[in-house]
This record gives sequence, structure tokens and C-alpha cells, in this order.
Amino acid sequence: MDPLTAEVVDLIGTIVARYYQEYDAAAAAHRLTGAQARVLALLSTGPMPMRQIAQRLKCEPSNVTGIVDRLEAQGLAERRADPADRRVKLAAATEHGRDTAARLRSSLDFAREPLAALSVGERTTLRDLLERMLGGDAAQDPASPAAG
Amino acid sequence: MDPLTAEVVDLIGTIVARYYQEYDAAAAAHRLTGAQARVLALLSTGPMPMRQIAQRLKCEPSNVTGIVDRLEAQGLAERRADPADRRVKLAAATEHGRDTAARLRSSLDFAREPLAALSVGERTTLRDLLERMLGGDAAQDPASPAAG
DNA sequence: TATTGTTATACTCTATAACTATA
DNA sequence: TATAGTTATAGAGTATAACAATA
Repeated sequence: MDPLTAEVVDLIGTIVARYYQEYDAAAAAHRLTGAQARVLALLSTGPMPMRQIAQRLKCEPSNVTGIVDRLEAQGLAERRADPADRRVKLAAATEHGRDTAARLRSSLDFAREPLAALSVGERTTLRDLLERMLGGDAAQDPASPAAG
Repeated sequence: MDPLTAEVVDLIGTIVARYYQEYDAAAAAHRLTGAQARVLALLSTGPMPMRQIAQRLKCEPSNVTGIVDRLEAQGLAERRADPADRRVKLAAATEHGRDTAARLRSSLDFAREPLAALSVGERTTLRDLLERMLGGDAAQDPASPAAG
């Protein structure tokens, strides 16, 4: 690998480490683990079947049971029946859960602070380069550690 | 937050998720967890006191004990005495460990593939923008999930 | 006294497999 | 039969606190 590419890879590595770290810290400030915060962020957009949560988190459905259990124990989420299919359980954020998700999103703003060092033109360039690098696979993901 | 900044943040979120995922998959292909792979990458640069490993991983020293135990059980690392301070134990990669770290590094090349979509000039621009964004805190880190 | 590494403990996340209710 | 969710189980990472050896 050429030195230039290596530099970019290292920079991305630094970004990855920093964002994960800051996301977990922000979650912890709200008494949540990273996984719990990601599920809560997902649910803040609307109710979702347990299985779909697992797909978004790229983990086994059995794991989601425990994560939603813990959110439920904190009054941040609840399970609802799906009128269309009685096998399905819809996990949904409570009002408290939505509030917490919103506060978490706000507290993550400090993670975006680094971007303030760039001008609007530079941010536009950065966006375009990252989009091309990701090749059309850059859909927004509320459960992503760095997205809010 | 303005829409442009939000776009960049989302793109970075996508990158973070993708790189973590690919790093863990590459580690699993070598029968390692992500944490084990990171420690092994650290040790491949030379022996290191247990406590320093914890500092690099930003975790408690007690956790490092178990991770190095598992690397040792696979013959990838070993503990050595520090001649200068008998309290200190130096974790060191074995030859097998260094080989594995090198292969892991190579297998991570696919994670760098996205950068091939950019020209040299564009990669230079990307590097400069990321460096400014990170503000001088972009030192290379072999234990970073995306670095190798 | 302070520091290094370890052990003990408890919690969370993870995958796998078996189970239930429903389709 | 197939699918959705759960439970049971085991392994790994994590923090906290207490401990032995050494400085």
C-alpha cells in the first residue's frame, strides 16, 4: 500500500476510535451502554419488530431480547403487539425514551465539533470525497455509533 | 446542526460502522476477537508492559490480563520479566504472533479498497481535510480498529 | 506508601441451539 | 413447515475492589 493511502487509512482509524469512544461516553452519561443507545436511537424513529432491530444492529435476534429488556426496565422502551401478525412484537420508545434519545443526540454534538475547523467549502469537498469513497452505500443509519 | 455538517457526520458514521465490522470479521478469520487483534497489533511492534497496553486500549489493566492470557493460550504472545523493574511484566508477540499480525494486516487491505475509487489528488485532499478535522491528534495507532 | 499485575465479582454483549406461539 | 421471539448456555470484554509482590 502506498504511503498516501496508508496515511488516510490511519486517519480513518483515528476517527473510528475517537467516535466509538465518544459515543460510548455519551451513552454512559445517560446510564446506557453503547448497544442500548443504538437501539434507543433506532426506536426513536418509530416502533420496530425485534427481528428488524437485530438486522439493523447486525446481531442475532436473541441479543435484542436482553437489550430491549434493559431499556424497558429503565422505562425507555416498551413492547407492543403487532395487529397484523401475532408472532411479532414491536419495540417502541416511550416518551421518556424519546426524550433521552433526543438528549443523547444533543450531547453528541461535541463529537461533531471537529468539523467546525473546516469551512463550508471544505466540508462540501469532504462530503463528496467520502460519498465517492463509500460508493452509494452511505445511507443514513440512526443506529450508527456516530450518527444521531 | 446545518444539513451539510449532518451529511458529513452521517457519512463518518457509516465509515465507522463499516470499518469496525470489517476489522472484527478479519480478526475472526484468524480466530481472534477484535480486542485480541488490537493487542496483538500493538505487541507486533515490540514488547510492552501490561499497564501500557491498558492505556493504549483505554481500558482497565485487569482486562488486559485476560486478553493476553488468551493470546498466550494460542501461542501468539508471551509474558517476560522486565529486568529493570520486577513488578512489571512485558507482553511480547511470539514469532507466530508476529506472523498472524502480519497476515491480519494484509487481510485488512480489502478495508482500504474503497480508497481506490479516489485519485491521488483526491486522496491528498482527503488526507489534508481529515488531518485538519482531527487537529493534530492523528498519530498512528496500531491498536486502532482500522489501522494496521 | 505507591505501583504493577492479578484475582474475584458482577454486568453486558455476543453467538448457538432449543423452545413457544403463531403463520 | 416456516417464522418471530424467547430462553438457556457459554465465552468474551468491561469496571470495580481487594490482593501479593515489588519499588
